[in-house]
Parts: sequence; structure tokens; C-alpha cells
Amino acid sequence: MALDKFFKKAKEPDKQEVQEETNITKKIEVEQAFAQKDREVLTEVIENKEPIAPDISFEGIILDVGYDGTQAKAYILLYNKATKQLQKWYDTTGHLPYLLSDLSETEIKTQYSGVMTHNGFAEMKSIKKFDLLRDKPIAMTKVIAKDPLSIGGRQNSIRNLLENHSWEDYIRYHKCYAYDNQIVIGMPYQVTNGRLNPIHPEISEVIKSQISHLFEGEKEEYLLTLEQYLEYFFSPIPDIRRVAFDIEVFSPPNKIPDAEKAEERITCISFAGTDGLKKVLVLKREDVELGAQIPDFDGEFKIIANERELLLETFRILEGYPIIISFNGDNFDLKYIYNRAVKHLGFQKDQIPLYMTISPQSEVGHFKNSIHLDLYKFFHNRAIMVSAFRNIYKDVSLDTVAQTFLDSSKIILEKPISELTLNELAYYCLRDSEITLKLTTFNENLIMDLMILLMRITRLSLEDMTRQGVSTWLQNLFYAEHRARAFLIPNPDYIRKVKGQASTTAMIKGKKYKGAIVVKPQPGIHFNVVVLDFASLYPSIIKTWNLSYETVNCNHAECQKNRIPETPHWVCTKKVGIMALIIGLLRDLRVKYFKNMAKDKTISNAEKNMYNIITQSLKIIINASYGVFGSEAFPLFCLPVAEATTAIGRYAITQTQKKCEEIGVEVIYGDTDSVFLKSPTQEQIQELIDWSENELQIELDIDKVYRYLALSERKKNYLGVYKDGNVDIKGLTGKKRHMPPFIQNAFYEMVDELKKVNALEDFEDAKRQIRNKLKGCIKKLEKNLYSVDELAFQMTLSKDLDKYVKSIPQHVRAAQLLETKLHKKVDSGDIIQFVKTKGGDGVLPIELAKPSDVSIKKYKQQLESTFEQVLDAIGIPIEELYGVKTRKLDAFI
DNA sequence: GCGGACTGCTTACCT
DNA sequence: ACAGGTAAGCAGTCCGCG
Repeated sequence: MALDKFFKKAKEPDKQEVQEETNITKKIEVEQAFAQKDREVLTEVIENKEPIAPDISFEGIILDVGYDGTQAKAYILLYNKATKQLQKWYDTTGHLPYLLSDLSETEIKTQYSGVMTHNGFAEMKSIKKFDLLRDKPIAMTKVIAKDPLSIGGRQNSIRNLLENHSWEDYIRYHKCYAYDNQIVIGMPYQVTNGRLNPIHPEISEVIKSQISHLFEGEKEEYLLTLEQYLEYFFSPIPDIRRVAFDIEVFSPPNKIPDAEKAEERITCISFAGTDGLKKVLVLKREDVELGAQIPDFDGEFKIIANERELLLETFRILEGYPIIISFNGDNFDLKYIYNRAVKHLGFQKDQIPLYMTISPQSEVGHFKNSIHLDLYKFFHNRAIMVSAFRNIYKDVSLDTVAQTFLDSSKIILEKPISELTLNELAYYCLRDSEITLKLTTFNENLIMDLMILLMRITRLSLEDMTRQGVSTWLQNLFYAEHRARAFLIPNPDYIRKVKGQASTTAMIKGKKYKGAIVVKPQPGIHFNVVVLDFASLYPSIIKTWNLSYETVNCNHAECQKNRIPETPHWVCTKKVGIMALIIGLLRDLRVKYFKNMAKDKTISNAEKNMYNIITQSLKIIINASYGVFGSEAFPLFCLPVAEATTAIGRYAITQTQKKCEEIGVEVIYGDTDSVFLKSPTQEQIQELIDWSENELQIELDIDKVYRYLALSERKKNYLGVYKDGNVDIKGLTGKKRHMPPFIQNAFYEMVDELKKVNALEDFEDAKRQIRNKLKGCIKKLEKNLYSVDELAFQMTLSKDLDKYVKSIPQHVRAAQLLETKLHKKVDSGDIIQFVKTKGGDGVLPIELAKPSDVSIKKYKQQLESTFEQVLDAIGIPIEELYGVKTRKLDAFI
């Protein structure tokens, strides 16, 4: 262990007595969580047999773990930096699939004799596990099978025979293998004499001492886990050789290619590789001109006589690349190539380097000898969109994502793809491959490095991590941590049975428990507003209050006095919760170390980049951690944990409000984890920050400072102007994506006027300017001078058209017209553009609308309500606005 | 048969 | 398939109105 020395001192913690502490605002002290004897159980689970495989020797980072049915062995795919190839290593330990039973060997033999006579049965072993829910060791029988399907997946699998005496049987074998051998995907390993060994990173003395200083006083279990996670962040990440590709398919106008049937020809395939490859294969078509060469085109251009050759050449090019990247290849390119080859071009399945697997929805394509990275899937992940990139891309098309990250603008096609010359088609197609590749290479491989870090933290393969949501990420992370400690992995029913349901009632009908508090805003203009917020509130609560599925409502009578405010729940002070430990650790690493390091001015740009990516990866995991506890999709979900978290959050913000009142600071607004303070003094701010640290054990920071803030009576709605003149707009209608552009523009022009305001007296001028702007807008509207595009609302269709049965909203009506009148196919996820009209259905899709169709009255109303949100806050007298309803605006102007 | 009060649905946003 | 809370607009329903 490379870090043994580093933590030598820390590993001998003072034995602290559990404090008899009833004050709920005090940090919950816990006894050292996992005694050494608990850990020893582990060695019985992980047994390394003698290596049976011979002399291969190399180094690489692990990208995938799988199971090979033909060899009946687990395998690992490593990227070998030296050869730039993927290498497969087959298990040499003789590890076999198994499940656990709470029955003894004898009980199984006598009561479930079918297990012993099962074809796939290998052997049984008595082992010990630790049951966190009951807080005690339990004797279990490990039932080992010769192959995964004998454990589960068939009608007569062993788990079916054992009925409800079977545990951990639902874990896919390759994952079970990775957990047992504590394999961390994304980390460097060495294969020597057939054995697989981790390569531990070198961590400099400076860093070691910085970190050990920061984490002084933490418990042994915490430090051991810290040691493990630090390796994830300090192990080097190689630049992996990879290629992006994209296909174009002939499609008659208004027809979307069907990847299932693959009826039309593949006309073009392009490639862009990290080795500099830029190549386009174009199908020769008698009816299509070659056209003039495109000056910008700098790839290799090759015309291929027939489709069969085109695919063969494609397979030759792709072969040998460790990673093949696509944008939406899962849903389209791979499927299309496979089906085209098999159904129309007479390929045998073994002549294609692809295979299909059946997922619940449809068939998914895989490369046989490479890893397929579908960037669409990754960028589509909500945690990635929201936490990592703060919603900076609004939809997940290649063009939008590329525009956001690469500044590359879309090639606007002047004619349909079906009418492009071969040269034009090649240019267009290659560009897509190039930007797809570039999405993984820009900023020194930022995205690729982020992915590798996420793989290490979640222990998921590249293919899994990029395709699964955060509930799977955290599931895998926690399952691995359970196995590493020989904790029994509880199934959802077991947790529910022991812990029960939620006890609070949500504000929103249909939700499972109560969430956060939003403080009622004080309407008006407020100068010098300071916003304080709790640094990652929920993760902090989870750590400080030791929240985990086993610690909330634990089975110790002594713990029942540690009440969680506003709930009937209590929390354990005897053991560290596994989730509190891991989430707390990741949070601390981010806040106490990496975030500061990223700001360090003395380090190189490359280091800074790396620290930033680490901070990002941690943020994604931490932000998602609370949410999964409340979601049935997460197998360790536990509603008492989720509602305890929000209850403590409510407690924290209300206590803060009280404290503010006590010291004479006015709280004019607040949401979940923030308080907006009206011109507080430096001393008052400092007092609050110190108070929070001492009383709540949660860091309270200055988040932002406004020159002034405009509040209406609406929650989650405000406009603030920072000291530097930049504006911060939240929730206002004018900002919303679905609003017609002419309203958005008018709104931002108003905002520009408000930016200029420095003091109360400046408002008069701003008001005048705004009035003029508004007048102009109305005139233009009345004269029908806005184009249909400027007037269009753009609403997302969140489900397929036929799924709207309870009511038919306007955008759905517009979409229906698109289908019936224009025979245009619309799908879930499409954005429908429509205008509001005088007659008919009251709505028309822009494809069918003329400016004269629109209802001026409705647009005036819309403009009015959009402006009203800001105007009533900046002191337009209430009478002016609340005269006769339809004349609100006239009164103002 | 029409409009107001109401509830529920849908979308977009905030934390 | 990570959570709950809020705003806004419209759809649909019920009720009262001679």
C-alpha cells in the first residue's frame, strides 16, 4: 500500500467515547464504525486460487469487465498504453458465480435438495456476512454455480428453487466478479504471470501532508476509505486512441430512416481518429453528381462502387480501435449497419464486427472487439446536463452540444440531404465525425477524463457509465462498498420492511414526502442584498447527521433519543452509516481540498485542469446522492432517509431565519438552502457564518451580493443586479424557453434598462425607457409586423401524441394539425412551434400560420403578464396595474 | 347555453 | 426513471342562472 506511511499516524485514532448528547443541533459523534473483526469476514468471500493461466504480462487501464459464456470465465478489457490496443484478460482465479442463502448447508440439503442436483450446482460454503439493518453478523451459505444462468435468469435457476431464502442473486455476474476482486474500472492495472494487480499512484509528500492535515481527527474507517479514493484521483489517465464515425443514409423527403428495417442504402460513412485519421467513404450512385470539390474539405475522399464493399472497408478501418465513438449510434448507426448488412447485403453474422443484444426496449448494437461510446447517451444524462454543465446546452443534438463546447457553428444545408452532390455529402458527413471526436478531445480531453473519473468512482465500465443514470451509478458504488466490507447487500423489500414508509406529507399531491421550504418574498426593490447559502446542504446533512439506510431508525434503544426534527425518526450514534461515510468523504474531498486546489495560482494549467475535472466529477456524484434515496429506481432507497434529509434542511433554514431575527437582519427571501439578507453589516454576516458552523455544523457561505434585488410576491421569481452590473434572473416568464422570441427580446431590452439603475432615483428614467419600448412593441404587434417565427411559442412534446388522453394542451393540438394536415411525423421530445390564433382551435403550427391569423389580444395579454412580473416589483403603483384587467398595460403606458 | 369558480394537467423553472 | 416546490396557462367540469 503506497499510502500506508502517509496514514500511519492517522490510523491510531483516539478512542473517543460516545457523547451523551441530546441536543439535536450538536454534531453526532459516532464510535469507530467497523471493527477489524468485521473486516476479516471479507477474506472468506474473496478467495484467490492459484493462477491457472500463463505468461502474459502488460499494463493498462481497465475499461470493461464482462463474462464470456463460451469460456465460462469473467474477462477484463484493458487499454494498453504502450501498444494502444485493447487487451483481454481472462480470469485466472477460478472465480465462480454464486448466491447467498440465509439457510444452513444442512437446511438446503434437506429442504431444498433440488439445489444439489441442479445441473449447474458446483458447491456450498458456510460464510459470515454482516447485516447492517439488524446490526449483527449473520451466518450464510454461499451456493456456488458453474455458470451465471444457473444462479438466475432461467425458470429453474437455483434462486428460484430457494424462493425467499436467496440473497444477492440478482447481481449480474461480471459485477459480482468486479466487486469481489475489488476491481476499479478506469484504474491502471498490471498483468504479470497471469495475475491482475493494481498499480498504485505516486502521491507527492506535499500533497500527502496537506491532505492528512485537512482530515485530522477523522475516524479510522473514514481515513482508510479516503486512502482508497485518493488513488482514483491521483492515478494518471492515458490518452486513449479512438475513432469517431458517422453514417448517412439515403432518405426520400419526409421519411425518417428506419434502423430496424434498414431499407435504404447507406450512402456515406466518415471517420475521424485521434491518430489523425480523416476519411470518408462515399457510395457511388449513378443518379448523383460528384460535384465540385469543397475547398474546406481536408480529409481523404474515397468513392466505393457498392454498399457491400463500403461496409467491408468500414469494418477494416474500425478494426483495432479500442474505442469507437458515435453520436446516437445506439439508436441508429450501429443498428442500421447491422440490419443493412444482414437483411439486405447478404452478410453472415460472423462477417460483421457487431452483435445485437435485446434490451427491454429494443435491440442494441455492440462492437465485438471495441468499446462503443455513444456520446448522445452521455450528454443526455440529466446529472451530466444539470450538475456538470449547468444546463448550458438546451437540447441534445450534435449541433447544439458542439456549438456549446466547441464554438463550431452548424453547417446550414441549402438543400435536402438527398440532393447533395457526393462532395458535399462527404464534407457534411466528415464534419459530424470530426466534431463528435472533438467533443472528447477539446480542453486536453476534458470530457474523456471526466468519464474515466466517473468510471472510477462508480466502478462502472465506460459502456455502462455512459448509458446508465445516477441511480445505477450510486447503486454500483454502494454495492461495491458493501462487498468490500462483507456487508450483506439488502434487497429493497428488506429495507422497506425494517425501515417503513415516509411519515411526512408533501405539499404537492402525489409526492412521497415533504421537501424544502421557500421563504415568502418581501415584494419591492431592495438595495445591498447579500445571499448566504449552505455549501451543498443535503450532502452535508447526510454526513453530519450520519444518515444512511441502516442508521436512520436503527435498532439500538439508546439511539432513539437522537431525534430528527419534525419527524418520528431517530439516528444512530453507535456506527458510522455507510452512505454518510462515502458521501461525506466525497463532499469533504471536493470542498476542503480539490475545489481549493483548482483555484491555486501556483500550479500549472494542466494541473489546474485536472483539479477542475476532479471537482466536477465529485460534484455530479454528490449532487445526485440525496435524490436517489427518495427514488424507487435506486435499490437502496429509503424514504425515512430522504425525508430526514429534507426535514433537517427545513430545520436549518428556519433556525437561520430565527437567528437573523435575533441579530436584527431582515430576511427578504430564501429557498431551500439560502437566505437573502437586506443590507446586513459585515459583522452580522460573520456572526451568522460562525453561528452556523457551531450550531448546525454546516458551512454557510456568501453566495452573491446584489446592488439591488427586485422581488414580487412570487416565489422562485426574481431579478437581481450584481455590483458589477450583471443581471441574475430567476424564474421570470420572459426568460422561459417556450416564450415567443419577440417577447423574450422585449423582456431582455427591459432588463438592459434595469442594468443601468444604480440608485432609487435612476428608476424614473428606466421606467420611461421601458414604457417606450413596450409601446413600440404593441404598435408593431397591432400592425402585424412580427413574423410568424417571432410570434411562435415553442413547447416540448413530452410524450407521444396518442398518450395525451386527460387533456389536449395547445402544443399538442398544433402537433395534431401537423400530422393530419401536413403528414409530418412528430415524436416525444420534439419541440412544437405554434402561434395563438383568433379562430378555429385557437392555435396553429407555424408551418400553417400567417401573421394575419394571430390573435393580437392574446399576445398583448402575454406581453402584459410577462412585464408585470418585473413591473410590480420595481414600484409601478398597484392601481396602474390593477385597473380594468384588460387595460393593465394601457394604464401603464 | 354561457360564464365563473374550481380542479387537474402540462410545461418550465428553482434549489 | 435522482428529489420536492412553485408559477403559469389552459382544458375540462360543475353549478347557477328563470
